[in-house]
This record gives sequence, structure tokens and C-alpha cells, in this order.
Amino acid sequence: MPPKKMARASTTAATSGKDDSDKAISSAKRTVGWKRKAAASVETGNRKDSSESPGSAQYCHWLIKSEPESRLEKGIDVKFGIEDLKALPNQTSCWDGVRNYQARNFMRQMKEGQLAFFYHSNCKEPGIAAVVKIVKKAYADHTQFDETDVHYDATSKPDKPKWSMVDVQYQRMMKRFLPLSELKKYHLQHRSTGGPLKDMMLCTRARLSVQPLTTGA
DNA sequence: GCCAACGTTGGC
DNA sequence: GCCAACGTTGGC
Repeated sequence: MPPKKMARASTTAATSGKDDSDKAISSAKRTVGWKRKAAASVETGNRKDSSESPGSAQYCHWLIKSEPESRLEKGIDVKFGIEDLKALPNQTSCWDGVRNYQARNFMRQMKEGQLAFFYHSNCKEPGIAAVVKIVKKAYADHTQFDETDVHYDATSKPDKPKWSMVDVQYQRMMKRFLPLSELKKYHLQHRSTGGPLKDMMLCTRARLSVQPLTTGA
């Protein structure tokens, strides 16, 4: 994955739009699986279609992935789980290291105040662990210029940065951990019932580390 | 640790 | 612009 915090990918959905982000998420939590209408369904990117104008569907909830278990990449431990975020000053961190264009483009659409699910990937029990808030919109990822960084990109120049990052702040743990296995189950069900998670990117674009969620349906 | 899925690179 | 080779992600 990407970086230190890699941006791992996954996220959730939101719906409609507006403000209800928090509500949607809480209701999702409550039902655990976002089965509720307001809960989200993830959506992907079907940009274009729906309501928004071309090019930019506006999402309001996200899913970001990170690895909670130690793993060396070029000799550097890329571990960054929710506990690591909580331990930082202000429980806030930049989300650097995303090196996938689709994931980067989603980050650039994030707005301050929006919420994202914090997903644990590449670990014993993959799934959604917590909710974080976007506290700073996209800006240049400084690690792309750092030769000593795992995600150094020699093809990116300071006058024209290729990669972006946002800042996220811990909000709260999920009432209960939502394992991928369970999300997959809902995804499957919703595929036949047309439920909100029918297009959940976690299941349809498994490798994307930053994804939008929709309320779907 | 294996390996399928998928994204990126580069020759042509 | 096609596509094979290669690298990475991430579940299992």
C-alpha cells in the first residue's frame, strides 16, 4: 500500500448528500451493517451518472485503508493502525503515500469536515475499525520529494507535484468492528436486493485505498 | 507465504 | 495505441 499511512483503500458511502454524514454513519453503526437506508452503500465511482455534473460527483463519505500490522517496505515499517492515529498529537495525521491516481483523485474531492471510515487492511482481521474526519483538504504530499521515504517519486517535481494528501483526525471507534467478511455478505445480499451496498467499492475495487461511499441506492 | 487481481511501464 | 511483462495490493 501506499504509504505510511497508506492510503489504503476503502470507504464507504454516503448518500445524499448533504449533511448527513454523521447521521448516516451513526445509523450505519447502529445497524451495523449499514443496512439502513441512510446508511451507505458504497459506490463507486460511477461518476458521471447521477446527479452531478460531469466529472465530479460529490461524495460526502469516504473509506481509507491502512495497515495495522508491522510490515517492512524497503526496510521501513509501514504499520499505521487506528491506535497509531490516536496516539499522535491532536489525534491527527497527514495521509501521505497514496500513489494511485484514482485514490488521489478521490482525496482531492474530500472536503474539510467530511467523515471517513478507517479500514484495517492486510492483517489478521480486515475491516472497518473507526471513523475519522477530514480536517485539511488536499495539498502536496511532501513524501514524494523525500528520497529517503518509501514513497519517494523521482518523477515528481516540487513545482508540479503529482501526489496529494489530506489530514485526518480520529473521531471514534465503531461501536463494533465491522469485518470485511460481514461487509461482503451485505454486498452480496444487496446485489440481489438492490440495497445500498450493492456497489461497495471495497468489494468491487478491492485494491483501491481511498474510496467514496454512497448511500446508494 | 501464496497467489489472484489489477495497475503501471515500456517496447514495438 | 496495443499488449506483454512486471510490480503491488491485500485476502486468505
